[in-house]
Amino acid sequence: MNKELPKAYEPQQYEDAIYKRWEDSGYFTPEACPPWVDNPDSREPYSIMMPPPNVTGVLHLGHALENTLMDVMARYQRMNGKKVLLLPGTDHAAVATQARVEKNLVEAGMKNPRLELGREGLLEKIREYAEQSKTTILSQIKKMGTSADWSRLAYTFDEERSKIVNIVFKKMYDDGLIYRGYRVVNWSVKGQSTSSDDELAYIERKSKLYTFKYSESFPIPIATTRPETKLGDTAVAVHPEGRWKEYVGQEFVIENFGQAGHTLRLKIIADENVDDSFGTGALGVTTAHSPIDFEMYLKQKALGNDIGLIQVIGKDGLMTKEAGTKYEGKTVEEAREQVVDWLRAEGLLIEEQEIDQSVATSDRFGDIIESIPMTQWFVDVNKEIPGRGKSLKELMREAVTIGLDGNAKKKTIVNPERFEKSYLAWVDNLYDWCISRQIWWGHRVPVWYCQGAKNKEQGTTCQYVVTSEKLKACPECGGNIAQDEDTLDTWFSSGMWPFATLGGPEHKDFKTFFPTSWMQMGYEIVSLWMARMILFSAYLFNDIPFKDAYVHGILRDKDGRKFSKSLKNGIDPLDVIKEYGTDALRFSLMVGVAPGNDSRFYMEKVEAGRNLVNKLWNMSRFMLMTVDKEQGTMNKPVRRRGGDQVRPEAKTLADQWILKKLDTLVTGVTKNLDSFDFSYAAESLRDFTWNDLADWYLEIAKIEGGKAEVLNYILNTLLKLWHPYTPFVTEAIWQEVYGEEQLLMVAPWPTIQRSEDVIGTEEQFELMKRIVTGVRNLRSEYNIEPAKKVAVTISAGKQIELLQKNVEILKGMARLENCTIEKTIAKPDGAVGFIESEVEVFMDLSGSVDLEKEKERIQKEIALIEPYVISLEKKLANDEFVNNAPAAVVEGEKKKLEEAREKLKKLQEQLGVLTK
RNA sequence: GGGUUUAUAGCUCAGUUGGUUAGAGCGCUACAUUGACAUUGUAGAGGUCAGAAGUUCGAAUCUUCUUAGACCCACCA
Repeated sequence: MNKELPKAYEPQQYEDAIYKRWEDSGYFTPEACPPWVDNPDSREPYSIMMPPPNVTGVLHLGHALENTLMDVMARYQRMNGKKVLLLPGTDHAAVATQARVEKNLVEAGMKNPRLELGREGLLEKIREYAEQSKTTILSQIKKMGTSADWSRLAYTFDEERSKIVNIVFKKMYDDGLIYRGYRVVNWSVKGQSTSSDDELAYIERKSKLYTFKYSESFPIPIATTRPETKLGDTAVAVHPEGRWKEYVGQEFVIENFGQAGHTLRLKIIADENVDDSFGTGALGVTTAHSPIDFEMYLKQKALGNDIGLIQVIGKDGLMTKEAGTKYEGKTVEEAREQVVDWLRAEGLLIEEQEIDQSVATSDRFGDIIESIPMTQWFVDVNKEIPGRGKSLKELMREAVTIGLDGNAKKKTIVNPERFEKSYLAWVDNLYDWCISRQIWWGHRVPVWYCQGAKNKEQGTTCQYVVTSEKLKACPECGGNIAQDEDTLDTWFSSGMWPFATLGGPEHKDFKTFFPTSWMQMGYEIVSLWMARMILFSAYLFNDIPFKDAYVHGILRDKDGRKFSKSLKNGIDPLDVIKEYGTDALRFSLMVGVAPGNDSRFYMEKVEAGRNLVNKLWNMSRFMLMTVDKEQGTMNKPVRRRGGDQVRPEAKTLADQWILKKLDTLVTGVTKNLDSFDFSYAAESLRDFTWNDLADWYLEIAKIEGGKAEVLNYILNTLLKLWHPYTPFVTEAIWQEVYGEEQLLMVAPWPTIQRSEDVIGTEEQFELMKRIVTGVRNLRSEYNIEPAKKVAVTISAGKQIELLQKNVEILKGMARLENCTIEKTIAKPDGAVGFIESEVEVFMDLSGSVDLEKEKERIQKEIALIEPYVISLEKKLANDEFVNNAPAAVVEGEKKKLEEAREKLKKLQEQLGVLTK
């Protein structure tokens, strides 16, 4: 090394330049192949599609977590020589983005942006906002160190993706899976749009439940929380075998209900779903304003009984003309009050009761959802797909259970497994999916309505045309046409993300990378998103969108609360990066998290990450300096295949031990990453780095010397193992070692080259450690200054050879000026001691030993070990244990007992000498 | 109402298919500090693994129940 590295790692000085080097190197693209790969043409593809962040603003910590997960995986696979594609992109996020921009405009003083700007004007504003947001988001993703292929950047709303959306719509329409229908849908008055069942947020609120009769003579009491909708009731449903069954089939005429000025005709219908034992055992059927009641309407209609629909609430959220002249134009709250007043005045109100009610609200616009009947576009999830013999629902189920068509290779594995259950529960409860929205930001429904006068005259039937192409005139009659005003649900397009990003089935990327390898997502969108991706892939290609789904928990703040705008507890990842560096942030996001569980984010964790990164930096600095000093020049480590090293020969016990530990680490981390145990891998890396390497081996290296080769090898391997987690610092160090011509990013992942089994290495080294720790412990207990050197006598027994051989370690690590090792030696006068296995260690206190204190200490130890010995004896005396437990376990217990007994015996001897 | 999930050291969390005298990080206590690192080192204190019962030779780990929390789903009017 020619230049001295700074004492502390300063991320800000390296990160941007390193990212640029990576990007410039071309290795973010799957086509670039590292030189050490033997067969570049047959590399296994590995693809991850980045869940596209919404272009609604800036990234938050949740995105940082996802980026880290994906990047750890991508980097790991890339170092394994795979053809890795991590494809980045963003989502136009239809409703979310439009709602955000409209809100901004209103805050800036506009009253009604849609009205004031018009469709094109508002779209222009949203487009501007989206573009800006996109730029910010992409630069943030880069700051996170994400090794994404920017040449393939995608956007759910770009031309290529939009084209695919239209093609898929058309195909599903042709297959009869998309239909236009008049249904009761979820309507947000504030957003002036429908929303799917999955875009609702339920809130708990106090509400009143009114029990009433429609009229004096009406026999059945009815309960409702929405009296104003009763103006639109067309039937009363009872259980076919219930207490009201005698009335089934009758029709009651209620004159002037609620003084509405019109007549209600209520048919009494029978429905199995009415619970006779609940409430009044009857249900006022509001066919137009309740999805369930609407179902009854359809059911009755199919039976030839048209009970009719009366829409009393309009799209503007106000009562309609049909509600009656008294109510027309009133808000639902006003109408409710008036109906209740009237019921009360007429003596028809039987009971008022306060109840807790959960009401649906629009998760984007926040207002309470009204159920209103209208004509919309739907995906039929229950209909049999032509030629397939199954419905979309069945495909969604197969894809995660038996695999599509029972083919286990076409099965998406959900990790952790438990999320499979919630996914399936959701699939089973799925209703037809309303995909049309009345907002403007999004893919326009690719349907054109014929408006030509010509066709009317001719009596033709060309009402509308569904096509994936843009139309200018009606292809049937040549008449004028107009495209459907509505746009598509955002999930309709993001559901196609795994293949739309790859250009669709004809594209060569699709052929290489589909199905994708791995997809990660938060559990809150498993049903929303994963299900839709599976739906489309299964339907279009009879394949799964990804082989493994990794579901992670959500990130919470220090107090376990969700991050939210209203709580103002948000943390900008860029601020964290600025202060602590990207590596520290990444590490803090990965560690201490069980798969699928929520985790908390707090600065102490990032600090710990920063400290670790700094430790890594300084250890490397030390290793490089040592290598330099020992070899006299800047060392270019022995390289094979561009940086893969040969395992050096172990010269000492410590060498054997650390190399063995390193082998174990390589195996462990590899296994953990293969099974998505990100936290485990990171923690074992930290343990090795800090506890084994820094605290022991490097200290011993200072004592033993001659470590150039071993240190080279360890550093090389360790940097590779750390790289997926802390890419910047490891690359920075790598650069110091190997110069700029090589990138750690594409160095080969370490493998175990030789597992040299020196029996007992670990036990022997552990004994050394325990002796050292024991001495340090005694020093601390007897308040001997750390700097002061002490003399130690060891009665080593069988271990005499081991200890004699490694006496320098003992002397160095425990700061001994003298260390006498004998096979057996009695405790010298004026010494204190401890026992490790059969080894007794005595420390000379030069007469200043406090006999009482030493006695106390030994007694305390005996008190600790005695019950232990007894419990082991009991265990081993138990035949059932000996017979049933695995032999290895029994052996282990026997050994423990032997050692404990030995120790106890020696403690008692020592105590005996003291009390004499 | 149904389902999922959590409860382990002061705090945040691990504990990989039942076999440890129960672990980590942070915090805490004491001591240390000129050569890799105070973004540090050494040593230490701290837990009847929410509670109860059961299965087992053996339970933090499996079963049942109880308590407290979180989340998801649900048409009980």
